[in-house]
Amino acid sequence: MLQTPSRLFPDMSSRSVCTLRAALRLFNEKGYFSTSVHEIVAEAGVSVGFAYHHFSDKKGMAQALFGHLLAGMGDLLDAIEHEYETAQDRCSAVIRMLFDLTENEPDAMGFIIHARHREFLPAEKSICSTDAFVRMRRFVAEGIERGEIEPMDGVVAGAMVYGSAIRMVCLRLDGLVPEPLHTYFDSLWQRTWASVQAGQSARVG
Amino acid sequence: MLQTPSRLFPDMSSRSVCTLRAALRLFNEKGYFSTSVHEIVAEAGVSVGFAYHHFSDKKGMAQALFGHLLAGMGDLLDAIEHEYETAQDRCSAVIRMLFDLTENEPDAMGFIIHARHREFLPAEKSICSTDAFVRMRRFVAEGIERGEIEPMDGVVAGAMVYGSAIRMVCLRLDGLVPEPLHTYFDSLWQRTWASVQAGQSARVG
DNA sequence: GTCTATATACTGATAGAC
DNA sequence: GTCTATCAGTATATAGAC
Repeated sequence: MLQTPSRLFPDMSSRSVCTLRAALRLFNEKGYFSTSVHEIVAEAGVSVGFAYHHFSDKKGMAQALFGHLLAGMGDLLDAIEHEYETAQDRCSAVIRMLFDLTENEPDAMGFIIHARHREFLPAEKSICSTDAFVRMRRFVAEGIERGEIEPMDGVVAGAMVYGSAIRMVCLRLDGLVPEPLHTYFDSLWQRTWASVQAGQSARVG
Repeated sequence: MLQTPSRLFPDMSSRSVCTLRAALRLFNEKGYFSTSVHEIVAEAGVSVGFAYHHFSDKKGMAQALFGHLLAGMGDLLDAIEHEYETAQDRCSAVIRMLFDLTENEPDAMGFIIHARHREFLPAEKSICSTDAFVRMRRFVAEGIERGEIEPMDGVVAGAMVYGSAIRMVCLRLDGLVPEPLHTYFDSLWQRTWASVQAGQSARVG
């Protein structure tokens, strides 16, 4: 029950939020199926009855968590869309946001990025089809429309812009990256943007 | 029991190989925990007794599968290392190999790429620490040493070279990429290589 | 609304015949 | 070596008291 508030879980006085956060930590540490509801309620400091009164079932907890985290990402994307105009600024802000989240809320990032939700939330769409990820790709598509980014297939453009950053996130979550991600941001983003920017293509043979 | 042979499972006359392949398909479709051994043996056309005689337990099946697939990737990397000399050729061959595997053995690729092995194989190292992935990154590191690739942090270099390709693989496995991956290879690799190649950096502002 | 104690269902693993 | 039938452990979900 002793949990500190954070950007994604500001209201830690609510016991259902505590329950969700306990579930998040345990899901990330041991996985959804290896975590029993008894462990979740023990870590959250609530009773089984409380949990089942507030959530339909264990799957319902995962669903609530999934929705909560994606809504949080949606808010962050709103802020980015509002603050920046160009694809270059927006995409780089998205990557900084992902890096920031990875450092400050690794459990949340882990749950979003590599939980195989289809295993326990078969009804849910794949994470990549999610509103948040679609919006991230739209930033890229708009960059192509406006001539900021070289014309190319949308799928390739999305992978070029976000692929290496997402790779860094995964490696960092797996403990294979020694320094905080922002250490690598400049080097990564400069090369990434140069590789898609209109009029800069260094065509080779 | 009616399964066709493939590059990774050439000997489909062996019933243990059939069992592994049935497990692979089901693990990929529904996840490790949502798949019971009864389902596996039913799909493979063998009995429970057979399975437990040949594998220590359910976890043992997953371990055998993991080892089998990684050994297969190791062989493919051997071939690449033997056939090509430069980092450029080797890395591009690796990506073509990943694309090829994704198209021809999507279950195997899915199991390798996004199964959270730590959930059911806690002893196993994370997929990214695996020999195969370490060798992939070594191709990049050697490219830096030889001056083929611009000097930069090894982690960044690895993410730049393989990140967008792995992203395409994930999106393709999730059904979000309409065409076979080789369709996108040229466009992707040309930009990717240009973004790390020594002496080609289009430094911006 | 919240709790404890309980039941039901399932699944991984084994025992023992052949 | 291979099979079938069975066991034992566990975890989700509920029932009913407060």
